[in-house]
Amino acid sequence: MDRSEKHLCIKCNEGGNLLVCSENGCPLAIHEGCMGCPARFDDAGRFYCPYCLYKQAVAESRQAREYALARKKALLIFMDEEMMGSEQHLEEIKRAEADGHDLSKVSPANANVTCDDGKSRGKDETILNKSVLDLEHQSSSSEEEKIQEEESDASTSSKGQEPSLKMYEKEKVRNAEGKKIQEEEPETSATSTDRDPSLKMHENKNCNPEEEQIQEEECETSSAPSAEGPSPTVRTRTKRGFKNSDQIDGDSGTVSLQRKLVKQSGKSKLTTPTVNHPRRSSRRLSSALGSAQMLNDKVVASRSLRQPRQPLVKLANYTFSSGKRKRLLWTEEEEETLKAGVQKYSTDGNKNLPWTKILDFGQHKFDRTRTPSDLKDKWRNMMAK
DNA sequence: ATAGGGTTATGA
DNA sequence: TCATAACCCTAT
Repeated sequence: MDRSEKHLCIKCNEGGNLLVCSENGCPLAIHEGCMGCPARFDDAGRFYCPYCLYKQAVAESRQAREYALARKKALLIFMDEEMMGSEQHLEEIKRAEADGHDLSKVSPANANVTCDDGKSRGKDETILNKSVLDLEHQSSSSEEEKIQEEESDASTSSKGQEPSLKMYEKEKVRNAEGKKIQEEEPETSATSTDRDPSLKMHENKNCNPEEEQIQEEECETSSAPSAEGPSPTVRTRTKRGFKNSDQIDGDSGTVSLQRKLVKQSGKSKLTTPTVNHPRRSSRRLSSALGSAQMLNDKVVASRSLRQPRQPLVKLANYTFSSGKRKRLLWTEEEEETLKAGVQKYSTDGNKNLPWTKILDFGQHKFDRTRTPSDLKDKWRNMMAK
């Protein structure tokens, strides 16, 4: 415990039995009783002032963010088959690794944090003026706000924090000087609970891939062509590649289905700028992350026989949805059923046809993976002929 | 829930 | 390369 009689208390400006901050270069000295909050000591009994602890926390937060970004970058490269293995991108991964330091190396107690903006204060420097401290606290607060603004996705859960940081977090609650931090805390905890979708993706592995595979196979068999229908080979569906439709959103970290508009062939006729529209994003997300279970819940709720038809991509232990259903041609029986359904439910010139009802009407004839929208699209095609 | 425009896989 | 059909996305 660093107690000194050489200094004056930063609060009452008197000498006596003072605690001196052990952080390198920090001249803060204070009576334990003047703290206004419990004094904090590390395992070795060294005292650290709330200010230094806060600075450490901010530094660690930044480092955690850098680490998260670096990991995200590596994931991005990992997910893109075209990029995988190339010299250039191996370099990128290495750079990402170097940029984001391993969190395990970060320890608030030994983090290379000084009490100022990089310059170390001399031990003999005059006692910090309280107003100076306040100013610096403000600046570091705004610094943290900036970080928080930037990081909508940094997954710095308090779980992985070092004991001394946890200790400080508890202290924040009581610490009057840490009031601002306290206000920001809900956001921080929100980031850890309302987690980055890209992390949720990893939870996808518990979606019982085997069961999904079985369902998939069931779909295949259930959609066997009728006698007059197209040959089985025609009905064969191909799986679209993961890389074709899935991308990691660089900002949100979500696995998005943003279509690659810039086709290498330049074939794409329309260059609709794909804005990150909220609705689109959410749909992309559910589609991309779309564990069969998620889809199941949605579909089964409206129609018990409906099945998801989601091509799945297995990557190590994880199962991803490739985001787009496999192409399934319509059988003649389905077309006939569709005609019959439209005829039955047709009202005013085939406007606003109740596709859901029509789907229910022919639920034993339509493939179980058909959706009302599929019926609508098919009818449109048939009418176009 | 549906309509309608856009995207993409597929085969000629 | 192009037409087509299936599928996707978003506005209403």
